[in-house]
Amino acid sequence: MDNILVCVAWPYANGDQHVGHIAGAYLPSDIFARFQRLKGNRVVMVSGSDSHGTPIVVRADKEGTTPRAVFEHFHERFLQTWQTLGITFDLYTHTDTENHHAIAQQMFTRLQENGYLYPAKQKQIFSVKQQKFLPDRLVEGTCPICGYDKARGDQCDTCGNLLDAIQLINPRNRNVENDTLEIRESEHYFWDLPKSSEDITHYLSGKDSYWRPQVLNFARNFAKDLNPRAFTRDLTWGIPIPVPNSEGKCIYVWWEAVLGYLTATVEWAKVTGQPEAWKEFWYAQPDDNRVKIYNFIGKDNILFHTVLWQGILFGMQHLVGADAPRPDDAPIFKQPYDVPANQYLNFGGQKFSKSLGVSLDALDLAQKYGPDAVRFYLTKVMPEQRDAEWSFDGFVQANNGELLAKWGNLAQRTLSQIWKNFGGAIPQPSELTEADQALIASSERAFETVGEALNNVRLREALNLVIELATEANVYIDQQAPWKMIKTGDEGRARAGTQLYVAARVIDSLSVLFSPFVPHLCEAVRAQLGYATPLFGKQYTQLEHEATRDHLALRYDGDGAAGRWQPSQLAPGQRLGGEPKGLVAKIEVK
RNA sequence: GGUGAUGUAGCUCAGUGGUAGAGCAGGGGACUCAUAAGCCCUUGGUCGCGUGUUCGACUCACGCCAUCACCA
Repeated sequence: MDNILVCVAWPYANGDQHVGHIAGAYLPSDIFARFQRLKGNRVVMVSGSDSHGTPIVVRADKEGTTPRAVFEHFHERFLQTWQTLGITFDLYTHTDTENHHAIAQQMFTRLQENGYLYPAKQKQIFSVKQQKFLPDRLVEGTCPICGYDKARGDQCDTCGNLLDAIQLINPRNRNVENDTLEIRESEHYFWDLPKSSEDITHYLSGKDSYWRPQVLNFARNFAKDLNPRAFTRDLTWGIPIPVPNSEGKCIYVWWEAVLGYLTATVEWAKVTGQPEAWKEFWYAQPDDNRVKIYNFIGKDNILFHTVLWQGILFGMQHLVGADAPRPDDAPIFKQPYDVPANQYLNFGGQKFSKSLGVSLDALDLAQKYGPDAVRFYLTKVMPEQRDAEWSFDGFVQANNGELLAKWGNLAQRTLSQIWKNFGGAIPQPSELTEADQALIASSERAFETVGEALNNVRLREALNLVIELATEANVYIDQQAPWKMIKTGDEGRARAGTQLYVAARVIDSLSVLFSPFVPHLCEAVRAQLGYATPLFGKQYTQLEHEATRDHLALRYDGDGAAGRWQPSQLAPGQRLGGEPKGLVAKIEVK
């Protein structure tokens, strides 16, 4: 049994999840995690809502509420989205927990102790009216490059150049009229990233055989020339640095957000009653290939997850007071094994119209058309190699023409013949013909080929291989035509029974092969086949208690999950779960 | 401006230094167990543009254009 830690990008709790987010990180990680569970591995999949940062404060100000209220609203929406779509996090938490705050402050302390942080003065825009330093994006002024007079402090929308707010000509406060802005010096901590240069380069050197080339090339090029980076910010909503007399200084949101992979694993260990279990992942020996950490992200996050996060882990070495399993002079934290970053799912050409039932909101779509319709199409167009395009027509086509026609209909046509002609029990086969054996052999081989693709995080390819098997099964049934055979006397009836047994056995296998992609449908097929136990466990939300505040988390209970990544062992005589019914809803377009 | 990627049939995508592939859509057919789903046959492409290397390039090199992301 391997230990697989599936880390998923932390969504910013400032808006709902659209299909692009789902196809980018959440669905691929869930497919992968479900597959690894079926393989019998110990899987922990973690993530949470990123609750800090300026945009949430801005939104709270605008809505006359608190940052906490804003992020908690979206956090709950996210929880609902994951549950509806069946994204099975072992723990989905957020960054406003005591656990996360405490470990983030430890991160600061550890980096400081190990000589990776140093203080330095930085010039910043200060608001006299608000008596605080302003984030770059809240400053507006004339672009020094193109002269556009409404450039933001972080970037000019007209010429596209990135800016520093102090470069702006005639800077203004975007939120406060007639404010007086001054350039003042603020002391901040900077991260000596170049110090980890060698470690990072060495880390990236062994990845050629399995990292996606676009990810590896990008990371290597950036790692060639590393610069120090700001580690703190003047923020009102964030995690204060553990330094006396430093009010208003917080850890730069990015660094504590990536730390969430570690803090969520620690929280998972705590809430599952095994507080030391996180060490079995994060303190595993570097050469222990039975422990693997994966980071599922979108392409905009590649830098942070292939270079910078590694730098933090190298710099921290281990947590404060945590008994380190190796000498202090060696890097201790286990580094990510793979970072299968996806490109973007775009929807530029799609007309957005609610009256036509066209939505890009993942929760909305899943509620309207069912989670598996969304999961199936998003896997078909998953942007693994390049940007892909969402299209509503494509979505309908995939559901009606493939999920329903090739997989749902395969189960339906087979099981209903068994129901009507064989008393609702899997028929006893007689001698298997060459065609029978060939199809069964294909279905058994699929566990190898599909499994290899899934293990290498080539999910589209994996799904296409499964669909190929379903097509092969449909061809088999058409060629064998059991509905004809059964009309040709006792021998014919026996032969038809064998054909339907073979088909049912392959459907049984397909219900496992398809299950990482469309789990809800596959559970339903298995119920029709007469199985009493589910493939997967259950999701539930739970209020987790800490000393000063509670937080709502999503959990996963794998007890009772009976799914195994192995070919069908369907027993003749097994009774079906009832009269077969169509399991995939057809999407009717007016 | 720099870096990394992407650009192949109407759509979604495979692919290889040697006469262009699949699925879907479109067209035709045989069947009828099945949510008119499934099966068989079939029409579609000067492989972004240009130059070079080569006996031969969609595949290699260089340049350009377009799109995306990141960094300055």
